[in-house]
Amino acid sequence: MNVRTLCLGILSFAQMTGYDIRKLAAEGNFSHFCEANYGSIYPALSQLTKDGFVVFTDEALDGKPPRKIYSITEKGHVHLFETLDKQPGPDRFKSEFLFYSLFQDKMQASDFRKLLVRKIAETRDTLESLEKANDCCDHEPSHFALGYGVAMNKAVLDYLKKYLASFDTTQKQVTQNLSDKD
Amino acid sequence: MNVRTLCLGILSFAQMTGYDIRKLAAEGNFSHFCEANYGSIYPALSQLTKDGFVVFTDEALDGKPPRKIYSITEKGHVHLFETLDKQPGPDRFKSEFLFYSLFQDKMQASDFRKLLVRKIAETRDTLESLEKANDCCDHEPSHFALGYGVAMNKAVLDYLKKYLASFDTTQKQVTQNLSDKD
DNA sequence: AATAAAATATATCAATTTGATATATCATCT
DNA sequence: AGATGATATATCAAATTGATATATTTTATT
Repeated sequence: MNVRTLCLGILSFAQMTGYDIRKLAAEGNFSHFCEANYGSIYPALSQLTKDGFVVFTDEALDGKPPRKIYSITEKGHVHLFETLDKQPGPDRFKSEFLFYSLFQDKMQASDFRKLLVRKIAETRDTLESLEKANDCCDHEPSHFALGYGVAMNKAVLDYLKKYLASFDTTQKQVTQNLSDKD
Repeated sequence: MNVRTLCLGILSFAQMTGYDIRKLAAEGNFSHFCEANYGSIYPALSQLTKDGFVVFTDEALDGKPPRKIYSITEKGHVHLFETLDKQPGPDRFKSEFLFYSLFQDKMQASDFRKLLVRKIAETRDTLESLEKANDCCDHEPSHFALGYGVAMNKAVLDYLKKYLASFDTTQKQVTQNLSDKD
């Protein structure tokens, strides 16, 4: 699925600017499942306009800065649902943190611990934001997606907390063993 | 983190060909945290060679097809650990399936159900492959990463199974209500 | 034994996407 | 009045994806 489909899908819920789409796709409730930047969103909107899948009203009144509010057309709707008829591709998960973790035995224990603690905080924040979004949102299908994220992040948080605890226990033992040798 | 670092990291565990790296990064135990294609791996290996971070032995004996076995150099090791000293970027999760799910009320119920069932099977497969890898693998840090994937996929599988059950209950009620009207 | 299919292996390339930056206005705080 | 941050569009080099081409070796099928 490409950014064009992403934009078309988001615009099927409400008309908005490219800036708004980016906010949803990079910071908002959508951001935990799909991402996109200005560099792909604006070209995508241009292409969608060319194809007649979206139209925009150019709100450049009184010398105000241009502000293009995009909305999906009937043709766009048809195209969107044609796309959604195809099989969705597999989930993609990329974690630089997990890659780093492969080298934990080659790092200082305290450095890896910092990574763990930071990741726990990060996961907690994500979880909180997803739960908040889930409470506020009254769009039924969004609940499913948000709940998916909540379930995933809860599991991860739990896993990380347990690992941190066992990590600290091990470190204590290492320190103990070292002092035993003295 | 870019594909160069990914390759360097993988090569720090064992020498191998670009083909092997791609297998690890797209199909193997690494694939659930990072991905890469030939199109990025081969250029990355060229650059790493130019930089002196890896070397390769060109095994093209007896008119056999060329086979470049890459290994990391001391300089490469130093560079890798300099890179790992920086903060890891955030996890990235992209799910076309979840995007599709936002439109579940605009699909035929049976179509969305198919998506759910397929996703459950897919998750089960991933989980199985991660658990198998975890059993076979005796590299301690890999256990952490694999366990992370297992925890995540277990939570997702559980969530999907529950949702499917409630979905079927709801559908039954809808059918019931429809026949009540007759 | 012959042949078909699948795996191994390198390589390239157009299309897409990222990540960063430039520009300018508007809103809010000090 | 000035500073900071949010709103908003746009562009571009660099990185990555996804697909394809090529050729050999291994495995499975008939």
